[in-house]
Amino acid sequence: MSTVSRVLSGNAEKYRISQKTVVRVQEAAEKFQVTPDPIGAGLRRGKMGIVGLLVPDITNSFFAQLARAIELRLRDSGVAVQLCDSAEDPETENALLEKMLGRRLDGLIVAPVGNSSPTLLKKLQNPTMPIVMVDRPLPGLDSSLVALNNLKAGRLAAERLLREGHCRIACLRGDPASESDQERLEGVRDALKGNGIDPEILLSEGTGYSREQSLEAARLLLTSNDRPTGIITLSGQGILGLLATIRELSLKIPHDLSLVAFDEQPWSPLIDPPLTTVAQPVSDMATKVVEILRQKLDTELTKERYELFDAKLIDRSSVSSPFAR
Amino acid sequence: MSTVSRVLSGNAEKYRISQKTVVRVQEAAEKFQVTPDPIGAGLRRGKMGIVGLLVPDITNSFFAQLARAIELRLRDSGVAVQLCDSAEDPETENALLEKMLGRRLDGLIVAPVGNSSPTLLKKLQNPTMPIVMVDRPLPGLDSSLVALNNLKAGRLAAERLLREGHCRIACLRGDPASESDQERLEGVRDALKGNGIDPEILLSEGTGYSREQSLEAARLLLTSNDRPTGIITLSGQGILGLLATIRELSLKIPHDLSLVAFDEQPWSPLIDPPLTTVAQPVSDMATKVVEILRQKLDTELTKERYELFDAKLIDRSSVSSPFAR
DNA sequence: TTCACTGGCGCAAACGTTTGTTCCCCTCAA
DNA sequence: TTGAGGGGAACAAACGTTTGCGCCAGTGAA
Repeated sequence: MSTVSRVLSGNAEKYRISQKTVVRVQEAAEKFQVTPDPIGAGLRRGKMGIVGLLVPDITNSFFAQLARAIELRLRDSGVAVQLCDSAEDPETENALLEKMLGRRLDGLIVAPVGNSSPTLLKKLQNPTMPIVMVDRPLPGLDSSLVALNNLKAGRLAAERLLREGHCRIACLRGDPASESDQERLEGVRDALKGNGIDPEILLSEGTGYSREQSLEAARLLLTSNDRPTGIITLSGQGILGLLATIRELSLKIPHDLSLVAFDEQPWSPLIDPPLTTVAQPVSDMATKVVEILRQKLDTELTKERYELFDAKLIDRSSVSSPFAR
Repeated sequence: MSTVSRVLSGNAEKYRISQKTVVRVQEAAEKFQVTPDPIGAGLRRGKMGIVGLLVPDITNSFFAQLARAIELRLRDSGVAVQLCDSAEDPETENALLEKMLGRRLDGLIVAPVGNSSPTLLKKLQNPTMPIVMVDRPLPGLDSSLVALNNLKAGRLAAERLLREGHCRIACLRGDPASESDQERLEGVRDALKGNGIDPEILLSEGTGYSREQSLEAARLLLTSNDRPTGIITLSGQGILGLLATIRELSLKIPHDLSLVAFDEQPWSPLIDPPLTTVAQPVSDMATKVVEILRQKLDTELTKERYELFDAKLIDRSSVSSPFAR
């Protein structure tokens, strides 16, 4: 019945339902445990109040925090979050996105894997729903983006090392195809140049996000002839493989090697020595993502927005002067 | 059109649609980019192919892994996962569950917070959808459960310490109201008794899951007059506060103190010294959860199933003999 | 030639909500 | 007393799918 709908969906006074009827309906609903069926409403409205969240790895502390914050904020708008994990795999990401686009979601929040498949780009080109990218952009795609100012962040990390006098600085990369990886690297190069150091001496070793891959890359880096005096891990997961390798080779941090790690982790202060990290303002970023998405959800057309956040250096004890040895 | 529906939903041969028509429909669908609307289908079927996943903290590596594995497996059945994070808060959990029950989901996977509110119990008593509990049971609720054999796991941890000759063993608890916490503690007690040690000397300090709370509890434990020689952290997050406190007090592990930590983490081997941990078979547990849920989804009635998994001790270097000092 | 059978397809109802429109009745004014 | 006006509630269509049922045509047998 229409009156029931108007009462139960809270539009009682908008349609000027009498107080008496409102009470009567509410009592009846209470009595028979009747709650409005969101699927019916969804059909009518054309949307179910669900946004998709596609992350490359929910196991990665950064994305977990992001997911948590996003879900929390979206919840307030009565919007639910459908989680998908692409496992850092472009194929999976592709398939997942296909599914999500078909599911008539209200919107999509996508943190793409490093080297997304080109077909992904095509799919997102003319989206049927609002999309916000997080963490990494998709090169060539004009869609709203919330990310770290990776260039600045790269500089920040490098400058910490440069300040101590390091000049053989290496980067442990995540995925070289990843846009954010490249930008962070560019930032490091900038900083080197700015200090009059030839950025060419910068070693960098590509790796994937898997443990094995980062182990392999770390080993290459640490056993090279002129081992770097300082390493920056450009991706959150890289530090795992690096630390394992450091332990394997019995290197002393920061005596033998200084470390700056991207992404603050709950355990960063508990490593020996406590890690100097580059932290992302995850919570603020989540807030911004939701803000943009809500804007897109409300008003039909908004021009795309690009929001870059500044990283923060958390200075602990994994960096020292290279001359001390 | 009905024929279109039959073709597009893959029931072509079931309804004996001619090959010619099938091709024709598919081509047209391809041409106009027509995809079936899941909301309409959902309305008809009464379900949207979404199961809710309620975890206390997606930031906790265990739940992140669980979520990832569950989503992956459910995906194969064409079922999506709606994520909710109760932030270890009974009130939030309660509200969230209310919402999820109203959302006409296909099913619910719930990892309850330690001390769930009693009203939660009532709500789950006569569920309108299949429910599977994970990780922790809800005392008094007769619902399928996938969890660790916490009693055995507690024994396992304690026995590792007992083997080295420890007899002043303390436990850093998560939430004392949590069923799993209690069982693990009981397991530790069992092991002590089995070795002829008065379980009363077992110190245990309650704490919450927050960083501050576990710090506080750890401090109490470590500054007591007769400091324990071995500590077991009963909850995954506890080790964070404990390690911070250990560092603060400049205690040497395992010389001054032996450690067994519940829940293997990616960084467990990277701590100094590498942590001896009790690992849960997360992947197997996720598989079982999905298996049970699918059974419930398919056949109308199944009696509740209770599946307990055995923990595995990962022996590293945070445990040594207490006599060495 | 006609009847029966069946393969193949469309009709129409139903799922539960939302919302524009209609309709009824009461009140107030002329 | 009658007409106009308006407040309050019900009617009905639409969202897109699924599916039982009916219908039509074509084929084979009598």
